Amino acid sequence: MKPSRPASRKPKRSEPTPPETEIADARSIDDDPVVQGILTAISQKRLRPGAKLGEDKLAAAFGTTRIHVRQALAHLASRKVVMQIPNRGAFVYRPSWQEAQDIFAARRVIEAAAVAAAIDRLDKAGRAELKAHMALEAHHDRHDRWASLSLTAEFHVLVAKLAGNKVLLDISRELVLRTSLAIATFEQPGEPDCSPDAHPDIGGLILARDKTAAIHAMRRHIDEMEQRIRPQTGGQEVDELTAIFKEINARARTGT
Amino acid sequence: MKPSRPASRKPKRSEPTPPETEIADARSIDDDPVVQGILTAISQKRLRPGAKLGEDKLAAAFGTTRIHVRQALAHLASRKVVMQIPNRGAFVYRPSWQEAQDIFAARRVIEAAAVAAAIDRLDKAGRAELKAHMALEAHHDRHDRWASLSLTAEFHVLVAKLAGNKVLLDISRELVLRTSLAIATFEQPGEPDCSPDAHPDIGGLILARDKTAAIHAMRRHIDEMEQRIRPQTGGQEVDELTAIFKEINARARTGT
DNA sequence: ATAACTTATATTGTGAACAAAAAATGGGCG
DNA sequence: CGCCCATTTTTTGTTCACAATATAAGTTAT
Repeated sequence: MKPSRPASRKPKRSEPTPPETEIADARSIDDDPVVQGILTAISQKRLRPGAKLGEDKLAAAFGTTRIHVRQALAHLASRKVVMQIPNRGAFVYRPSWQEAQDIFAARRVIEAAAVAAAIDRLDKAGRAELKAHMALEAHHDRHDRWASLSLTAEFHVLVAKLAGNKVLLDISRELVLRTSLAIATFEQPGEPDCSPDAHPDIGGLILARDKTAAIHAMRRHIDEMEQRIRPQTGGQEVDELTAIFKEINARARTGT
Repeated sequence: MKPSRPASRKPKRSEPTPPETEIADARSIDDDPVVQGILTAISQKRLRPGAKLGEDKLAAAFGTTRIHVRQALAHLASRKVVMQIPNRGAFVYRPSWQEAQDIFAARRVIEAAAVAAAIDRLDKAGRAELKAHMALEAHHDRHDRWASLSLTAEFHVLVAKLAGNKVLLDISRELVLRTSLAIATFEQPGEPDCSPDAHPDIGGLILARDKTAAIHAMRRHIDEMEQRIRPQTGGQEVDELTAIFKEINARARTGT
């Protein structure tokens, strides 16, 4: 008798849980078409902060069921991309002014480190990838506003990817997306997210392996993005005020 | 007739969606007792990586319904604290060796920045909070292993809180938790997560506002944590091998 | 005519039952 | 005696229907 199984310990079911069997499975929810659709719609600013995301409408739009949409919305809510209010529904997340500043500050820290790591481990493949993206950004159709927005966001993600740290890459992706929401919330309308000439500068400095200059350029670039937003822009102010008064009246009526 | 409403534009329902009404609502799912329970159980290492999280069992344990547990597990999965495998269930996340290293690298970057920011904006309240925590950690019952683990993790979260950036705070919280999973996966059993004397050092340097020394100490402290784990520990190796063979045979049978 | 109240409608949230897949058990064969 | 295969049981995933809540429209009184 081998000692492999202690034999008579439990009368039924040798073990309640077989703990280790996860070898190479696990499909992520990020691959979900609903999640991807909402994500790209937000990063391309087709969905503005505060927009309502009705479950039935999304289910019809994506040709899927409501429960599936629900899961996608819950996932996006846990990543602070949508905001769920009980019994009211899901809305595109609208960061506060303080939160917007925190996002930029976090990006300064993380992307500076990403630039440094990217320069340290820059190899032929990474160099080629970076050059390819810079060429794409230089020659793309500037009238296609949606493609522009995707490309400029992708640059920052690419730098994080070159840093070779999947954890930092995920964090950067999240922060880039939330930056898009912050800018959409507080921008004066019409301006692009990134100044058009900053990316070639930064990319060139990375290719030249000039670490201090590249880090400096990246920090400055994020500063420029941040300085483009203002605490409260006019048009939304009035709308919010009417909403506030509406809310106040409703609360006063019910005695809150 | 006032021009306040364009009158006859839609026969029913003036607008399909009232976009901006979120004033101060929105309850987060992080406050959910199931989420909190699993989180603290993991940070206290009562739940080891790879442990099965059955929906019925959790629902019975927390006295709630399966739907609720499902939502909580989905949220934890999107934070990479649990791993969901289709048709198999949810398990406590087990990071790969590479991912564990990435987590430590990310913490070096983020917590160094947190130390710097904490020193910059240190005020009387923050000083008191830090001293209070250090006193707690110095005098707590060292035989209560669960309290020890919670306290040592809380120190790093506290430093991030003193940095005054909610975004970085959330990221730090997540990384501290995932560090706990990484250590639990690759440690040789029995050792604590943090060396016991590092926190007083770092805290003292923060109180002294010695920025470069504090950052250096924090980086070194994280290095020490990282050096305590090893790529593959013995006991699990065999179990994983048997699981691998089992998996291979099963696949071969079905013709994959 | 405005404001508060009442009714109606749409949307979200939840519970139970059903279907599908995987794991475990037991039997049969080499 | 060990391995492979069919059956049973457990567990996950989904659908349906209903209940609860908030919003919008309609009504009445001041």
